[in-house]
Amino acid sequence: MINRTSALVIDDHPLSASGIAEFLLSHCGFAAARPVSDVAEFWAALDPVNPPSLAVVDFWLPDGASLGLLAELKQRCPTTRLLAISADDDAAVLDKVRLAGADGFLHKQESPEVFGRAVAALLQGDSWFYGGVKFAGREFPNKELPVTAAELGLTARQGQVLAMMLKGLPNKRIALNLSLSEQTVKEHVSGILERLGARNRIEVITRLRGRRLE
Amino acid sequence: MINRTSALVIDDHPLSASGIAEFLLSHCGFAAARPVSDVAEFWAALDPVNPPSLAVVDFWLPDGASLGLLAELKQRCPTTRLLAISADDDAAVLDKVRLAGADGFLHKQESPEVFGRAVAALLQGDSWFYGGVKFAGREFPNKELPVTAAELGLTARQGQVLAMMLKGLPNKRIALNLSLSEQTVKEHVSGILERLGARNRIEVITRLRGRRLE
DNA sequence: TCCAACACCCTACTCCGGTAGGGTTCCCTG
DNA sequence: CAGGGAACCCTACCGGAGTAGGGTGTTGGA
Repeated sequence: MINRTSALVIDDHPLSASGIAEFLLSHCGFAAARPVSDVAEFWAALDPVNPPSLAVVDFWLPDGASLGLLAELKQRCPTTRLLAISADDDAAVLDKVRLAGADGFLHKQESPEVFGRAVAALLQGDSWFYGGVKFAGREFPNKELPVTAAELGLTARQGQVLAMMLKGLPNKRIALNLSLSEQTVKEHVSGILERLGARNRIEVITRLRGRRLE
Repeated sequence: MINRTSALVIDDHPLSASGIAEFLLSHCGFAAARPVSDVAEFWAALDPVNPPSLAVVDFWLPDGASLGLLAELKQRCPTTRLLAISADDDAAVLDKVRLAGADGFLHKQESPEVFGRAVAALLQGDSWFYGGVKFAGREFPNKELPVTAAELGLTARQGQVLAMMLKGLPNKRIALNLSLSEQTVKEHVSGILERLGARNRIEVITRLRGRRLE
């Protein structure tokens, strides 16, 4: 016999977990919603005889534990619906959680209304993933830290070249894109390297990893 | 006259925001805590005549609005204490929010106890940042998506080489690190490129951006 | 007016990245 | 035992990356 009205919420941000649990209680008709913030606590809170009807799992648990947790939970409690959530905007996350056995996935920044609809869908036996077009067409905010050319002490032109360098374009294509000679691009690249104290473009790319230009 | 017991919480994850607001009410002695999820709503909720004693600001607001918000809020309500929070683990975030005028910064995955202490410190006029050693010594979970060599169809050796490639090391240093000839490293690099369908190491680096090996 | 900074172009050179085509050893599996 | 694959090494070669050292034209400030 399945307990249709209990839920487990795991998120390493305790406040986030309790916020979600609170929402399940107040807006989704759950009789019980237990927030936990680490994997050990999760398994301790899980009653295999009377499994929860829903588990909400944050993707970004320490050590990437979420995928293993999803897979194991799917085996141990096949009747429990699994909703993965993430603050992230990488499409690869969606594939990963789906493969790991999640029944649904959504972003934390979704409105409570969407969250509620996803939960309802899962409880009805449906799955909830962003479909192909919908997912591709969705505009995800770019979470890379923005940096301006001026901030790096670069000229505007050098900034344009740097942006293409960071995309991995070779000098020849940068030259074509900017309608320059390859040699002029090299000049700008040399200027950038000197300014940033890097030995080659690869150092620039690895050093500015996680940053976005302009 | 400052209202010492009201707070504003802005986070683009509504459930997260209300979770934090709830916590401020139940555990930090606040009489009012308003959760909002976008910038417009934030300014609408702000009463300049009777400013809140605390504002909790998520760093990852859409369009990087948080820094501007912090700076403007600091000007408009200099008595309001500003606590920036982030799910991120980049040290650059800390510098940015401090420069923007935040009085404190902490990670969302902190326990409620730490969160409460930070709030108390801010209300007393102290600031709350991870200090130099404490910050450097702190172990931040790496949030890059882990990928195994096997997952990419690579041999163990190729995996080791790839890991160093992603750090930006040239072939010569990879050879030294692994006690190999530079030529053997090139063999492995060629194998990796073929396997991943890349033309050169730069394509590999840019393509695997945001991933971590093993 | 002169000079500095920027953007643009050139030739010529060195060094590193990557490929091609040879080879040896070890280990595992049919 | 034969075969294949992985790891290791070599020489030789090509092309891109980056430097050195020349040059032109424009702009804007001392």
